[in-house]
Amino acid sequence: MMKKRNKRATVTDVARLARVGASTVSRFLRGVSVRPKVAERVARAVKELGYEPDESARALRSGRSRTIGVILPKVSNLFFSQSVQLIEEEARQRGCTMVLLTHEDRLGEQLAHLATLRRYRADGIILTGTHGTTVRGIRTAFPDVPVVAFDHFISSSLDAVLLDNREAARRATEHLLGHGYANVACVTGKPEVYSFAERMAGYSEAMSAQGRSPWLITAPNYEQLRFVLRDALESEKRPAALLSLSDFATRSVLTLYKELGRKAADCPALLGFDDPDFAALVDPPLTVIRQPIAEMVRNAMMLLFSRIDGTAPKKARILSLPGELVIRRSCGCS
Amino acid sequence: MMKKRNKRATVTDVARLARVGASTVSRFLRGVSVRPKVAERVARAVKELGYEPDESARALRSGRSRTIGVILPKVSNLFFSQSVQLIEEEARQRGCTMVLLTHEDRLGEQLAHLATLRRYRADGIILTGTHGTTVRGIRTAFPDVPVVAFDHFISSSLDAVLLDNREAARRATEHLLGHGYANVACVTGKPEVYSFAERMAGYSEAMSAQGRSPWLITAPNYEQLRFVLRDALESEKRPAALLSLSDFATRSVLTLYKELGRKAADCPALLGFDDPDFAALVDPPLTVIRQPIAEMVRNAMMLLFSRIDGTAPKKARILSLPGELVIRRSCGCS
DNA sequence: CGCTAATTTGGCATCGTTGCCATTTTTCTC
DNA sequence: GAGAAAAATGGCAACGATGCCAAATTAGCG
Repeated sequence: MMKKRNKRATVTDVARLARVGASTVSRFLRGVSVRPKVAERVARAVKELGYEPDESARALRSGRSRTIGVILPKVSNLFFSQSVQLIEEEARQRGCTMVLLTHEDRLGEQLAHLATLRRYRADGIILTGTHGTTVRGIRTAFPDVPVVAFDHFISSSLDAVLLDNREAARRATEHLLGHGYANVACVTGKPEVYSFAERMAGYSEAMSAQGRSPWLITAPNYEQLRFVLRDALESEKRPAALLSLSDFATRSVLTLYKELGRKAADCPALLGFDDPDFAALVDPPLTVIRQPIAEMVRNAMMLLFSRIDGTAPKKARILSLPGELVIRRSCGCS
Repeated sequence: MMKKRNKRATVTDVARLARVGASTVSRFLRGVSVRPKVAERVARAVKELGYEPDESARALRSGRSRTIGVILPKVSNLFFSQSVQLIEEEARQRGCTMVLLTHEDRLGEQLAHLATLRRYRADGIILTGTHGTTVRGIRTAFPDVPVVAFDHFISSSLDAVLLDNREAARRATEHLLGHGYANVACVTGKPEVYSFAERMAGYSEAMSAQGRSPWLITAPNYEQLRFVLRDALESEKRPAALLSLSDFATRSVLTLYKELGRKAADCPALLGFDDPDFAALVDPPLTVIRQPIAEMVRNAMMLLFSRIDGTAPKKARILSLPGELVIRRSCGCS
């Protein structure tokens, strides 16, 4: 009987050619004990037929899809794109492929993505920048699927890896105050995002600790932020230094500096979160709090896969990693 | 008989509850003609049971996985990350999820990724920055799966969307020459990458057309590029202007400018490809060739899905889109 | 060498969905 | 309203791999 052309080989084909049972082929492929002689025959048959297992069938039968889902607001942002890159590499190393879903902070998409991953039977999920209220009930929606929150805190019953935002902001603020600036304002994006809220808290704490009152420059969107910011910079008692809580905010500030056309020396000192491309290239080079992305990803994947393997303790683990203060010159140093 | 707890509902469950056949449920879910009355019953049953189809089973049975694969060198680069973002959105809009695989220009990974996507029965593939020799034979490896090359040319028998690199480089070079610079050098990364080769060609053409001889500053890796570049900038007859062929090269140049500590005016004029974050923020702001990413992605997805639908002509279509010259000040303008 | 224990092996059913086909129901036409 | 054409429906098998179990093989040991 001829082998059909253009048709993919199946375990059965391999089994027939190797003169063994289909389940033996399956075991061989999964690395379960097979006698050397048989193994060799199967290996040869696999090669000869160019056999490749069908992941859909595997997933259907075994319940494991060898897929992990990553849900995040967007990838066009250095922090996220670097994270994604590392997550993908690590997932691959562990024999999984990565499905990427972005939601641009839209609530509806976030829920839809969770449903999608459920349909695909994802083995695990990395969740980033999701709306707290959306996924608070994630454990009921996903009773069995491991979930790790990344750069983000959802609930104390969920594994999470994040920057110690509060402490980092506190340290950054102290660093600025250490330069003796009269007043240090804080520029932030959406205050409802968990990380930003924490950073704001850290900033406020550091200010209060020195008897200063916090000055938050914030706005619900980009356009308005520019206005508010411009006002602040042009006011009489304008801040002597700025702490920017996101690379996005930092870019707004720098753009504004350009627009104002002031000499660098005339602009408030600046310290920002994240270490974007432009940080070292602008003038003066930017002092920043850098997130330990690689370490964060490594830890997140470790948490995730230990749950997938079932080797994780019941209790949720929450890892908070310290940020690194990268001193350049925009803060006033050197 | 009780519904088992913690067990996902299947079409059969839905069918039973709605008092219809399983295939009717299936048809309803796929939007195939179903009588309104029945449709309503099924819809209610679906909602009541919280039914969600199992994509593995679907893929196994139908041969379509509702998944597209994206293979690219890396995502931590604005051009790629923006592309990925747009691809993901569009894929989602068309009912597919995106599997992302990165290869860091490594040959072995590229082949492995193709195999992976074959195992997952991806419905289509977007291929970027792959090694030409690797995938030249892709049509034999993937006789049935639609593939679109993005930002990249593989063979004339494969759909592709890319920047008109040669023309863009020519125009950029002419723009610089128009400023009257004595000599314009070209800084590039790996010359074996297709886009870079094309850009180099465009640059050389424009130079030759004016009777100048091209000056290529290139090196196999980052470290060496810095050396070569430094030599060039410190030499007697150093270039009056630089054309940089990638944002990576541009960053190297700018970093070097910083290191040299020269006044901006003392550095060669600069025109770079891609429009990275820092372009507008550095001093002077960077004149660049911006790639029409959104349009490129839209076209690539159109090509891809027209093949998936089978509505595409046999002949491969190769789309070459014009770059946009974004004039700021680093080129010497205004 | 014979007997038991340990390890491999093959057969069969099954995961959840959809394609196909025969049957039933509806719609249309005169 | 009867008959024919069209549309909707239900049953069954199949996609390809794996879990389970019983049967067969091998190894171990006196």
